[in-house]
Amino acid sequence: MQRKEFTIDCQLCTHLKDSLFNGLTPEDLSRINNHKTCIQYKKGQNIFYEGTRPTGLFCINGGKVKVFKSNVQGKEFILYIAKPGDFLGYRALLSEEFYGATATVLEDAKICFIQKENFFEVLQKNPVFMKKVVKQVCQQMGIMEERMAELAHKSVRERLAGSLLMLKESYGMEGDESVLLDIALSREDWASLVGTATETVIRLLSDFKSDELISFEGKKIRVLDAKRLAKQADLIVA
Amino acid sequence: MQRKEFTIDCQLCTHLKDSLFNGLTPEDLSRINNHKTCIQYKKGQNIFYEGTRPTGLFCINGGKVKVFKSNVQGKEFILYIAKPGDFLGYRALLSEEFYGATATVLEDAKICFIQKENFFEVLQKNPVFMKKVVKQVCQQMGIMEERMAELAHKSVRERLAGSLLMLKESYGMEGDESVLLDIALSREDWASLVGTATETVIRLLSDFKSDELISFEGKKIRVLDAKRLAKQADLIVA
DNA sequence: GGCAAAACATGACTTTTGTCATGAATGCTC
DNA sequence: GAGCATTCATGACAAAAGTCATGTTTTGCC
Repeated sequence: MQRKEFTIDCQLCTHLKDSLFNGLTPEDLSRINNHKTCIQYKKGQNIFYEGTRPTGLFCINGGKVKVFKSNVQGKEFILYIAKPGDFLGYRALLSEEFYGATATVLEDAKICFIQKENFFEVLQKNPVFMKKVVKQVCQQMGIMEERMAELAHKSVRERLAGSLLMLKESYGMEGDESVLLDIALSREDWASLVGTATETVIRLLSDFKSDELISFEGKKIRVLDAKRLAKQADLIVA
Repeated sequence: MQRKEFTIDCQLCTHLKDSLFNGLTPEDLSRINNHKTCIQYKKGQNIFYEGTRPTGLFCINGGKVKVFKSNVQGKEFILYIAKPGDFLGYRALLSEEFYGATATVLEDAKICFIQKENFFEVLQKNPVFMKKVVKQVCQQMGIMEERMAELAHKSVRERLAGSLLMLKESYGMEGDESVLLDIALSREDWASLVGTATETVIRLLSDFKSDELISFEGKKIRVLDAKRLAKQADLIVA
């Protein structure tokens, strides 16, 4: 598989405003810009592997990426789904550990790679950027704490409903009365995201469809009734 | 409940060497030291509450503390069990959010409180300290990712065995051939740690005891056979 | 030391979820 | 467009875990 490169100027990147690099001084940004490598990935390609040493930071310019851990049987658990503007691989970099997860492209992606030296240099000499990174990391941690508690306490049905609503926030394209989730996940990926078996996801999505909470649109899902879905996501509506 | 204060000099704190404050310049440490308040807590007292605004950082000098999230039915999920030398409440502080969890004393504790202004000042002017904090946070995140995957994929039996081994690392007192877990958790707390029902924990611990993997010593548990316990913690020993 | 309240324990039962088997639909490749 | 592989779907069943009820033991407290 040959690497297909592309070029883009960070200053002109559409996603700069959504990214942690937003607010960097022109010099810092151009340091990043001048030392990056940008590569196009096809669906199914891996960006990095669990257990390997990180050598830099990935910044997504286009496409979608899943970050997951696999157990011995090869069953995946999706930790994050990353989209343009997101950083990838910073946790292992900052903790100075090996990657704890694998990143695989869900939809053809354009991803920039920043050597860790350059990232660290900008981080070091730029306390404001550092502070933003720390804040982001800690927010992410809060999200993970919430998700852990849900894994511990909620039923699969509740979690699936919750995941639908979660993806609605990130990938929802508002229509009138309904929202199309602009991300094509296989049933298996849904199962990996929710932490359950594929068959269970299939059955529950059918349930939700029967109840007219969602509908299927090709490989994508349309959320028809977010309010009732939220009730499904919570406890037995106390 | 009246506050019972105590005094201690950070420089002389037994846990300094285990703590993130280790390596701080004498000036920075004395800034922390001179602005802290130290309070004694009894078992069962709360240190902070989910949903409230953090005003500083807690540093544990003695005792043990559980940090947990509660669901609507009041069921707890224990995120961390903190021990002397550990920081408490830094996540919410650094993410500038409300507390996402509640902290309750498990065993009578002595805890120092550092106003956030002082913590932030030391953090700001001390890049090395900042870097250590970031590293710690990201390591913690890695642990959480691992735990999430286990919640998603492992059975309760496996998770309970895993929790026993995990607490063995932090609270194990080596004997010959066996290790006493120097922490008294109720069955309910074990359930909150593993993410299951109290009855299930009771049954499984009995199983483990029957299988001579553990024994009960008052309110504490002795790990008799860590190796076989590790097999229980993993998949069906592939 | 005695009493009340927690904590621990156990049985019976239900529900949820996973697993396995099989088949239909869809997509991809030559 | 035929054929193969993958994904999606469904049924039947088993296993895991939760819930409820009840009883016992331990603990804390006056």
